[in-house]
Amino acid sequence: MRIATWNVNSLNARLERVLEWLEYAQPDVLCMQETKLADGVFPEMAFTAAGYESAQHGDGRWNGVAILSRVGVQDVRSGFASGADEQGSRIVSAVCGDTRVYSVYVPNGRVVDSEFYEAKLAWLSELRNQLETNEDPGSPVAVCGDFNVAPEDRDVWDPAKTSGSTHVTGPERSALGEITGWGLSDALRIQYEDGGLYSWWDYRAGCFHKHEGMRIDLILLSAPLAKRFNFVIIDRNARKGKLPSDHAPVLVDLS
DNA sequence: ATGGTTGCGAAGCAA
Repeated sequence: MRIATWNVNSLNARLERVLEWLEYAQPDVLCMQETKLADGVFPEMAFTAAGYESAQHGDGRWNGVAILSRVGVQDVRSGFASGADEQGSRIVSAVCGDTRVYSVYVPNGRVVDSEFYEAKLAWLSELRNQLETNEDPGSPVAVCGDFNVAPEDRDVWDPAKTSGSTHVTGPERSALGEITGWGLSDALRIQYEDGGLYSWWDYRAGCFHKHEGMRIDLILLSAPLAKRFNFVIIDRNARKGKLPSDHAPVLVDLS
């Protein structure tokens, strides 16, 4: 089974690229973030025609998350089970095949110590709570998405330049550590120790071509899934060419 | 060079 995640930065703007990517990457499940679509206008039929069922949670202008699956979509849950304010369509999950799959879009945080930064930390804490109270780390669980946190310095192009700004601070990394500490493995780190493997590059100033990026899009696997690990890729080709998202898809292949 | 780009939606905000 192949599970992928991709912040598409508007599904309206990216639909053709997503359909093209499904065709050549052949994921069984694709988690998307920043669809920026309300529930009523999600292009469900385009994905049905490509062989995928969908679950989607969106308000329209901002955020929005979705899951596409060709191995079934059951028991869709939008938002946090606790009913906590999730600040706008940032989490959806469904059972795809034998796996509970989450698509998450963690708040950006904007500026350290701002109310947005505090909200980001609170959201990450709520995600940990969601897993603790609703899932079992001994069963197949995949938490996929744009975490807006680079787990370590090797996940950042220039730790000195970015030090002290959002995505790399201690509290953000600790909050992410609480989530993986529940019982999840960062899929990319099962296979690669390398630095310089990024999933997001700013549109501006030619950052992609200068390899100035961060690895903030993660696939986190519970132990039963990690045991089935075959390989992981970050598809940089999807960040090239005509009208790319500023994020590349991450894909993990499991037995 | 204190910059740069994209998306949404129709000016400015968010990323």
